[in-house]
Amino acid sequence: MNTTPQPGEEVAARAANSRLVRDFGLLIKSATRLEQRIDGELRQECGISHTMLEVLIRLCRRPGEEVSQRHLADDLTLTSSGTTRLLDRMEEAGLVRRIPSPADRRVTLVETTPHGGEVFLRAAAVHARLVERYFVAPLTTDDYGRLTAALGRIETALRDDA
Amino acid sequence: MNTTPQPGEEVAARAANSRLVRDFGLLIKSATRLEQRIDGELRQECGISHTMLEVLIRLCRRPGEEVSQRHLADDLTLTSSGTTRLLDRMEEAGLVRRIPSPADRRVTLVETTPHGGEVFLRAAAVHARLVERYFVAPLTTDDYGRLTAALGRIETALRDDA
DNA sequence: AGTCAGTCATTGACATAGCAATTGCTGAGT
DNA sequence: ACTCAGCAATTGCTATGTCAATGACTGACT
Repeated sequence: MNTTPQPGEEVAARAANSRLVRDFGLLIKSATRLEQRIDGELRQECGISHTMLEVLIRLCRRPGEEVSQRHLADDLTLTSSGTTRLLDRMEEAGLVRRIPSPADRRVTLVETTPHGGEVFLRAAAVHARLVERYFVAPLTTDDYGRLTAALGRIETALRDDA
Repeated sequence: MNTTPQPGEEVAARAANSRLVRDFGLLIKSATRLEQRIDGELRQECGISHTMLEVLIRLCRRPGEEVSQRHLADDLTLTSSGTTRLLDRMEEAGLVRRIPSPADRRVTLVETTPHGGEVFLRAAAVHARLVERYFVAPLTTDDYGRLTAALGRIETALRDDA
């Protein structure tokens, strides 16, 4: 309880109150809360995590296309070890299957099981409902377009830099 | 490798290719990547996580104000157990101190140590530089304002509902 | 053909956070 | 004054993901 702040602390207080810092915090927080809400709902109603649904989305997007673990890892922004363990859980739950690639014996391809397909159908419906409710409904069409455009530009800046 | 998709899979493929789903994914992904970039940089240059910086920001925002663990938990969207352990680590690192509240013996107040204050100053500078670079620079002033307005509306929808 | 730098997947050790149960304490209703 | 519903913080157990090291394999360069 320092009732007479030191000089350094005033600088700190200014930085802490900066508009940019709070706006950035809002972005992170909104995304996190949306994520948590959707994850919780999916677990409750469909028994899978949001990450798992993302995997199923990739696998079902273009049926018949080969998808490797590496491909999934890049797409989900996970490390390859994280992907390994995620798929371990999904395989154990009977949602996906691992198939050694015939073309390259290092790579493992992933495909959905029939059960995975069923779960995906239900989960995709739940997901769509939630996205509609918390992501689309609160925004005007204009806001919506500009929001995604702005996010796209942030993504580009990140990618260009790395 | 199913080269002749079943009927259900076509429905799934449509859902997976939905515009909304992908736009939503972009929001989550942008936020996550920004978060990871900032977290990594802070760890490297200042030895603290982004979450820890968020704690320090709360503690330094209005010096002299009492901040309880519960208050921090709500603010950071953490559970109280998560907050306990986060503060364990921060206390061990000498960044903060726990003080039993004189007014209510259930609550524990948290304040920064001098060392915590120093780290905060450096970390806040790094943070500001990164926020500027990846969050502000890629956007026009207009985009920036609309982005935060849109996010605010999403936050409101989430809060009203819960 | 033989080497070897680079890639994919896996594993072990660890970090972070959630949930449920527990303890200590408070304040409101009787 | 007494009880009791409820809150703050902590702890054990679990879930999820990272990093570093490893093994298996590939493809390009001598």
